[in-house]
Amino acid sequence: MYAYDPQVVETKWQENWQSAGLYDTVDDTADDSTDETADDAAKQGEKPRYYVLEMFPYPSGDVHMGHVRNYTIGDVVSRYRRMRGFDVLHPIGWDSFGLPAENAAIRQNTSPAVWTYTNIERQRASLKRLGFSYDWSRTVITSDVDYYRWGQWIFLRFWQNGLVERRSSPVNWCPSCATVLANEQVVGNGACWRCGSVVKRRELEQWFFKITDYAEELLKDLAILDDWPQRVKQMQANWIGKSQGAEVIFELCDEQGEPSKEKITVFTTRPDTLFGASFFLLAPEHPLVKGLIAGTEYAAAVERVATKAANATAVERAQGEREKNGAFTGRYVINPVNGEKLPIWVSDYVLMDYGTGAVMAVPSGDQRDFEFARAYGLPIPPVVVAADDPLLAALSDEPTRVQNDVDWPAAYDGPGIMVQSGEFTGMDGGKDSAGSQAVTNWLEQRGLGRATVNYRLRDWLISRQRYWGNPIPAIHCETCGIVPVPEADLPVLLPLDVDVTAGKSLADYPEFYNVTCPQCGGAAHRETDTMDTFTCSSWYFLRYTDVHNDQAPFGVAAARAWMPVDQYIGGIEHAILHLLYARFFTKALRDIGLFGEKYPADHAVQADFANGSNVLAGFANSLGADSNPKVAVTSPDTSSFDRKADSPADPSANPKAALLRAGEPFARLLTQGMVKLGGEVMSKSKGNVVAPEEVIAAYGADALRVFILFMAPPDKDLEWSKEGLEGIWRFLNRVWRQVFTLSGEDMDAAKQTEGQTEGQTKDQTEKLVAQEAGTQAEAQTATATQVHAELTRQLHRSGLKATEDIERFNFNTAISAVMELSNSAAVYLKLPCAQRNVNLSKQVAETLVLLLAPMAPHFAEELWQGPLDNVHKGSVHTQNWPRFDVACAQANTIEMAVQINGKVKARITVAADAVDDEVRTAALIAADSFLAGRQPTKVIVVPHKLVSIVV
RNA sequence: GCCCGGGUGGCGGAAUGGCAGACGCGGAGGUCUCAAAAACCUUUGUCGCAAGACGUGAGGGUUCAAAUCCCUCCCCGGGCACCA
Repeated sequence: MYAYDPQVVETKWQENWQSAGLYDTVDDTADDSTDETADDAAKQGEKPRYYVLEMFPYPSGDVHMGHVRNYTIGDVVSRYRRMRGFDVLHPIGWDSFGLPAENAAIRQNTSPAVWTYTNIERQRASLKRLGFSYDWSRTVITSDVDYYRWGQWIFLRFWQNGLVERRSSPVNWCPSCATVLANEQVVGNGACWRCGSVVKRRELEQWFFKITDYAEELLKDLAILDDWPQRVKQMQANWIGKSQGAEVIFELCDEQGEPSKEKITVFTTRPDTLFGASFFLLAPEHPLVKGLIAGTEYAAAVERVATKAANATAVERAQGEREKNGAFTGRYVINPVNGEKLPIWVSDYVLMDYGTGAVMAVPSGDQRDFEFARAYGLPIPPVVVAADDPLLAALSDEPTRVQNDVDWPAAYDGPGIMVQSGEFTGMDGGKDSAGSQAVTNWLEQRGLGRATVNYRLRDWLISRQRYWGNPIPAIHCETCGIVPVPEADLPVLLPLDVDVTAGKSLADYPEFYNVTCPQCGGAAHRETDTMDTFTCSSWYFLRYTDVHNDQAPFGVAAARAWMPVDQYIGGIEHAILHLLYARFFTKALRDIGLFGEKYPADHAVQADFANGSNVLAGFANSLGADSNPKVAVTSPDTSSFDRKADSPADPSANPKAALLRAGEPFARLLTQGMVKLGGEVMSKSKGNVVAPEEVIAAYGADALRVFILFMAPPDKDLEWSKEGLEGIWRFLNRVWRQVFTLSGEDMDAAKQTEGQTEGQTKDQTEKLVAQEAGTQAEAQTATATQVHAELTRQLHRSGLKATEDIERFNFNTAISAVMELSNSAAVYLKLPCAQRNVNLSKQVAETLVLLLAPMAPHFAEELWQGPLDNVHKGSVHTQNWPRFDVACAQANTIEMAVQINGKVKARITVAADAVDDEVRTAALIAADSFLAGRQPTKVIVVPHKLVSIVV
């Protein structure tokens, strides 16, 4: 036997696997365009496919423990699936555009490209050193032209299909990153997700992806993601924030109540409270405000409120007392249900970017309106009263409307009875109540409103005022407005020599900036904004299926063969950001037709894609004809592009195909927990980082991998423990020695063990043979037989448990099952050599190695091809996963607990196949002394577990 | 405020309603050794000399049986939040 030296073993097999191309994906997708299930594939004698993917890294420096954890989990799944007979796609790449590269380049006086690609090479080496089974021929690097050109292509297709808008709106601006941010990238109380600076609101013209068109589908399809964590689905649902309610149209009027034909629509979730409206509110930024107050005595006060709101940061608006500032505009609207005249106020608690920026205020039913009414002395008429509220009886006798003289401490927004509500009085009120429905119907019949739905989800702001990103393929022409870059002119190359250290930007590079308009041929300039890096990561999983395609982002056959990803693994921090964007992209790409005819047919996409860039040219013309191209760059007709269509749910179809048809990219999602030290997330700034390289140098990659899998379930946070790592190191070394001994490769050691432990064996197994009579020699033989039987059972028990646990991603308990087998083997190895069974020894050794192969790949390979002498069978990683037998895992006799009134009082040993009656009899005999003559009223036998006696 | 998770020995963590604490770490004692390391063996929830009693955040409930299901709370973590 030679000692376990991970450095030698690991480098040796890494080189071997690489040169053998062990992990290259079997590429048989070219002529395959049908949906298939594992069963179909099996029938055709082909292997079923399995696509396992981990969120690709940002090349921000060295590989850290979070990466190690993420990629180890993926690697176990990948290797296990291969051994289960799947063709596995397991790729890796880099999400390599983005701001950190620019900041680092400035700091280190280099270029973002150099910094990025240097880091990629470093990380690539680290990932290889960890022995991950990636198909390195399928690497995707998002800053490579071969990749980002297709990002531009997709951008144009989105544009063509009405999913791109350029418009002016209030946006989030990070002063430190000097760029705008998407809503999803503002975290906590208005902080930039990257640098943590306080984000400012600014009115800017920017590029958006119309993710809101998919709000309903993104929400609804969460229901079919059975294998996503509830938490992630909940977070997405919260973020999308659907509210059911009604739009109500209010008409402006003068002081005498004369209508003026001008209308303002509000959104409400409580149409049942319409009779309780006592004033009307506009957001300070509302476009109507200026007109309403122009030249009036109210203008100054209103403008003060507006200025104060505009200057407040998101943090200020979210924190503090939430004091509500407001001012009367001097104007009124008419309440459509009762003709009442309501004063229009402006207040900062009304948000311009939710609903319509206008609100009907019902102070008795809404706490915010209530506080505002109190502060400004406005009426608070009751409208929905709780059934047990004494006010209800009082109001029913009241002939005229009650106002402020009802002194409530707070608004009431629960279910109740409608009062003072004309023909609706007495109906059930509350959210989604009959009263709500009735009022909505009433409004609809008269054209005064309609049932509608509102979402909190905002359109995705994708433009960034930064250099290191995918250039937005658009051209600004003074005559034609904003024109798409013709498809034939793609890619728009990002110049690599922009000197960010000198503060230069794309606008400073004439060869990039100055172009001729593709439409009129006149002088024009390129858009200098680049796309949010999240656009790059929104479809990379599709590119992996067909990395080398130079005709399209990916082929239909490849996508349909592999997608959706069977198992996606990554951090919870992307629960909303990346995971929502990727779902949106996949749905949009489906509707655009990139998954083939069958898919868009379900979703009624009518766009003509036969002529590629011609369509785009025509589209560009239509843009040029627009009188105000800077605002309306959106396709005029999106009605044919029906994204609200139901996801077709054919229950007979295989789930994978159904998910792809629904435009869902990830069938199963695992969000792994964080790696912590001292209860804190490892981070350079906290100085509590354990570098993977150092651990590998001391213990090897396999020990690190097994440790990380063993210390916690994958979805929970993991506390780093030097002692725990050493425990795993001991475990691997023990298995190493055991395999050598078991395989007969180490006769010296075997003899040594024999000589050394003969005495101990006797002690150790005395318990097992307590009931056996006879001479010492006989006892030892009997013990040996029992040890063999126990080891055999443990082998099957461990095998079954490990298999089940890997399937369920309980890697920690899978490893403990292997430890139990090793513990049993240790007992067995105490038997003198002559009392061991060669076949059993070999079987146990091979099982230990095969079960550990996905987790400790190099370790397993060395033992497989070394002491186990299985070179002729090829790599351990191409072996079939061993089969185990439930019957073999079971002992002939089992011990059962006997409970009396719920307490365990005795134990019985019965045959494993004993029928209930036999067990019952045995239990009653064993319990006799505890029963003390009492008669059992009930005896419950739980087979193989216990007997419960009730007296 | 609303919505999700979670709370089990000294620690990480196990337990389709069926013997709580698998497995590992740590601790204690031992074997081997001149000694140490490594390895191996025994032991290790709490209280108790013991018999035994108690024990999964707290309190109730359902059940022959509850860490697990139900109700009322407490604490920790996370998401959303002046969203009409």
